[in-house]
Amino acid sequence: MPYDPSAFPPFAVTVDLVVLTVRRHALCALAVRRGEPPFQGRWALPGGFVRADEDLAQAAARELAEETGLRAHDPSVPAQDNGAHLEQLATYGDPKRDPRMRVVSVAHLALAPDLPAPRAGGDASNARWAPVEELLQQTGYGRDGEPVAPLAFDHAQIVSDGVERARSKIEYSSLATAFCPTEFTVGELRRVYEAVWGVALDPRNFHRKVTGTPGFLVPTGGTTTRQGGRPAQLFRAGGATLLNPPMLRPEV
Amino acid sequence: MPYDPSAFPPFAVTVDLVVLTVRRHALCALAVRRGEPPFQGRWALPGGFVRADEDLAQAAARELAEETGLRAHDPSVPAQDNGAHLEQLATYGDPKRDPRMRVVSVAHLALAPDLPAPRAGGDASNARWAPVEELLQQTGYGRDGEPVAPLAFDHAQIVSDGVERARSKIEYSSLATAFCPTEFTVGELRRVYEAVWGVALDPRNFHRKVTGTPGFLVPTGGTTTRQGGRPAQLFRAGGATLLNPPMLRPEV
DNA sequence: GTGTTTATCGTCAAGCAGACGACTATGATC
DNA sequence: GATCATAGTCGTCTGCTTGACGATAAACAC
Repeated sequence: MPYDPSAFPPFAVTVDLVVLTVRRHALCALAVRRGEPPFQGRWALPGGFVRADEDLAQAAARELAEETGLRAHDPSVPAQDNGAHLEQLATYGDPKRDPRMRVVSVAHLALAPDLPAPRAGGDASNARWAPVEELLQQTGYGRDGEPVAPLAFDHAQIVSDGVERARSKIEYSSLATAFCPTEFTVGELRRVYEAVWGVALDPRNFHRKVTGTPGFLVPTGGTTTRQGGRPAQLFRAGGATLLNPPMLRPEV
Repeated sequence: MPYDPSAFPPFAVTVDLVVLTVRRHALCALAVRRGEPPFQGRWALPGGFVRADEDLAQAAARELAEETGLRAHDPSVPAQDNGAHLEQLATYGDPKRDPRMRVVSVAHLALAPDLPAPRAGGDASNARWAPVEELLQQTGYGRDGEPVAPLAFDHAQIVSDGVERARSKIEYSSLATAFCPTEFTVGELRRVYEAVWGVALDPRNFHRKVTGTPGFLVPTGGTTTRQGGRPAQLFRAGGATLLNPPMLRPEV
C-alpha cells in the first residue's frame, strides 16, 4: 500500500529545553522572552522546530548550543568534559497547547554548571536564568519587584516536570556533578544538593556518604579555599553513574 | 506573524504501546503481526496514528482499549478497579525509523494483570503475549521452536526501554500491584517481582517488607489456597503509591 | 592571638536488610 | 489416617547504613 498523506493528520514537532543550573544557591532555569505572538513578550522555554533530517536528540543539542553555547555531553564518550547533561524528559501534545496549530513538543532536560550570562541570539535582555520557584508561581512579584507572568504555553508544567525529574534523579545517580565545574569540592557538591532539594544537609554525613561511595568522586590531589575556611580537597566526577545505596532526600 | 506552513516540516505522530503482563512466571509483552509493508508479517508493538483532536494520553488509552479491551486507569480516580496502569514512556523520532515518511512515535507503557487471550481486531493469530526475552533476542528460536525475527521498526529498543522502566519502577512504587488481579496474595505479588526482575526472592523477608510498609497492602479478610499449601491472606492494593524505603532489587 | 568559617574524622544508637530456623495449614500420596 | 510436599507466616540474629552530633584541623579577618 503506497504512502497516503490523507491517512494521518500532519503535526509540527518541536523540542523545548528545560536547562537547569545552580546560581547563588538557587535552582534556576533558562527562560527566553517571546518576540512574537502568541504570548508575545512573555517568558518561555527555549526551543524550536525539529528539522526534516534531524533526530530528536540532535535537535535538542542544536537548540542547547544555539541558546547557551553548551555542547551536549555525549554519553558514549564518558571522559568528555564541559558537556552539559542532556536527556529526553517527556512529550506534550495537547491539541490546544498552541493556538496556531497542532504542535507536539518533545521536552528535554539539560543540567549545566553555573555559566556566564546567557545569550539568546546575542540579545541578553531576552534571556535569563530565573529561579524555578519564580517561574512556577503563577502570579506575584519576582525578586526584583517586577511583576511575574506565567510562562507561555504549557511551559510551567514542563518546568515542573523537569525540576521533579532532576530532584529525583540526583538521589540515585551521580548526576548532581553535572551542575558542578570539572573540579569541585565536597562542599560545593553539597550546596548543589541543598539548592536542588531546597533543604539543609549535614556536612559531616554528606561527606561520609559521597566519599564512601566507590566511583562517585575521584580526588585530583589539589585543594582550594574558594569558599573560605579550611582548604578543601578537589574532586572530579568518577565513572559511577548509579548510586547504590541512593542519597536519601530528607523528609520535608 | 501569521501561521506559515512552510516554516516547519510536517510529521506523522503515532503512539506505540508496550503492554506488559506476567504470564506463567514470565514477563510478557503484547505483540501484533503486521499486515502490510513495511515489515509485513513481522511482529510489532500495537499502536496507531494520533488523531487530530486527541491528546497523546487519550490516543494511547484508545489504542489500549482497541487491542486489549482494557480501560486505562485514570490516576485522578484512585479507587478505580480493573484499569490498567498507563504512562508515557519516551518518544522516538529517528528520521529513518519508518522508511515511508517522517514518523515520531510517543511510546507508552501499560501494565496489566494476566488476561484472557489477546485480540487484534478479533483475529487471535495476529496478536500474542510474548516473553520479553524472546522479543529482545535478535535471532534464534522461540519456545515453540518457531524461528524468531526481530521486531519491526525500532520496537525492540522501545520494548527494552519499557521493560527497564517497569523493572526500576516497581522498586520504589507500588506499581507491581498493577500486574495482579484486584485481590491477591503476598505470594502472588512476590512472583510478580520475581518474574519482572528475573530473580528469586526470600518469601519471609518479602512478606515482612510488603506487610510492614504502611499503605502498600490492605487485607480484605478473605483467604485462598489457589497456589496450594497453607491458605494465604488476600489483599488489595493500598493507597500508597511510593515505597519508602524502596524494595531492593538483589544484585545480579 | 582571637574569633569565624569551612572541612574532615569519629562515635553512638536506631532502623533496615539478608540469612535462615521454626511452626502452621492445606492438599496429595501411601 | 499417617506421612509428605507445598506454601504461608512469625521470629531471631548479624551487619550495614543512617541521622545526630562532638571534636579537631586549617585557612582568613581583625
